[in-house]
Amino acid sequence: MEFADLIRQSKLFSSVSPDTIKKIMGLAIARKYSKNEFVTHEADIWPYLLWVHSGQFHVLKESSSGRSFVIEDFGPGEIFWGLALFEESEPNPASIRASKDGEIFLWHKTQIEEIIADNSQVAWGLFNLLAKKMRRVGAIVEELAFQPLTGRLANLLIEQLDEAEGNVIARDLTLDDMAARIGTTREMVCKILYRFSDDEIIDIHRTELRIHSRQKLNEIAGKMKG
Amino acid sequence: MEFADLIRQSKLFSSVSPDTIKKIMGLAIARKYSKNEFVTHEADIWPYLLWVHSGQFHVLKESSSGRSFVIEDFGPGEIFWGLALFEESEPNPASIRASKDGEIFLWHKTQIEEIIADNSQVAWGLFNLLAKKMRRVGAIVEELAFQPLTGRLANLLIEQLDEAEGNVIARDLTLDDMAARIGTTREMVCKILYRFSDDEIIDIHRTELRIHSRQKLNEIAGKMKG
DNA sequence: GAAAGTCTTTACCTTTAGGTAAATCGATTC
DNA sequence: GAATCGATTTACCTAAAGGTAAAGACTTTC
Repeated sequence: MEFADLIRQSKLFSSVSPDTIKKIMGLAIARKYSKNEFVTHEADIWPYLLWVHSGQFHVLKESSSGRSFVIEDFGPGEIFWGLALFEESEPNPASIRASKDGEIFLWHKTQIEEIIADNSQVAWGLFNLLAKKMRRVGAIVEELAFQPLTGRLANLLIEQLDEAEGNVIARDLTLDDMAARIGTTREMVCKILYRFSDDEIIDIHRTELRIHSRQKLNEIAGKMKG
Repeated sequence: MEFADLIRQSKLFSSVSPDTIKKIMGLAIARKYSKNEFVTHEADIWPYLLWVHSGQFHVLKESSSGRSFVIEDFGPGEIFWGLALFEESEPNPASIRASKDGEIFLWHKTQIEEIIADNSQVAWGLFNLLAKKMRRVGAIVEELAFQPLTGRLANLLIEQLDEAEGNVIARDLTLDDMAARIGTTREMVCKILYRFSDDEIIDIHRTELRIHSRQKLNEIAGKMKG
């Protein structure tokens, strides 16, 4: 069974006995989501552990004035959770939304707390995942607190470049998507991209962005010691 | 022994057996810090659990251009930790600094991981603390991403007011301190405070701030649904 | 292939935030 | 009480970010 293999391979459950794996699998709740459908909303109390089978999901905050801020992305094989898994009756600090059609498996707090308590390696795995999230969110705070918009956009382009091949970024994010990742509006993203283009740092095409000088992007992103 | 009582009373260790408490206490490393001294720096690998005996401490980020951003404050009886407690060889996402003279007790990862693994209630207590930090940092992201400076300052005043009695905030934070909590400069804080004063929301005195309209502060802080 | 819808781009203007520098004020030191 | 130091305040200027509106480009639908 494919799902069992994947769960067994996942870092979190790798130390768990086959019997327990079977038990865990039996308890999983499968859910399908279409693009832009919400898995859970910011104010919900949502004590679940989540494993992504397919698709792509966003963790995001939404402002009352309609802006959104994407904190992170996760996809197949990755694990996520509601903070209510660890606290009684506390609402989510952010929403989770499908950014592509996909399927996930869920476990409710009551179904897994015993497994976590009995398998200290699973607990340590969770500590590790929580620590990674903390690190991620800490990096976001640092960017928002210290970096001007131009630097944050440069950073985003560098990240995208690292995931791509060569010096070309496919434009699979809309300006709105980019804006939601750096905390601004599509218009600002557009203006700054063209400023980069004027400075011959990038070339803007309909379907891709070609990076001429990663070096200059790094400088703008303030990666240089100063 | 005073320390033992306090540890026993702390939420995290309340479920642990007296013998184990004794063992934990024996392993504690005591450290004294003077005001503004650093407990650990942002780039350190610091796998410790920390319990505050006295004084006050800040968690903060520093920018290369010399600005700082205070993420949170903690004091006597509170517990903190380095993320390296849960991850191998990862540097701190922030520094810890004494904001008043004080004393703390430390445990190194190697001294307590066994205790955590053997006492699932301790593990759940730590999950709970981690979740609370996550919530706190999430709230900061939300402020930085969506709220203009004026709203962030209004928020800070409201928080201070909640900790104070009556409608008066003692000025024990300098403008620099306030600036570091909302991610700006002392000059901006000063200007905005006087804007609030012009709008008759607050009265500025040398030693205190008197709040005339918490209601208006709430509106500025965007606490109204909109 | 026309129409509607979404995404991108640009122009123009306003507001917000920041930088610099100097004046002021109060507390501490000598 | 003069000198010094740190913190606060203000004036003046610049830069960054945002809002609105409209035009243009491309896709999808019918």
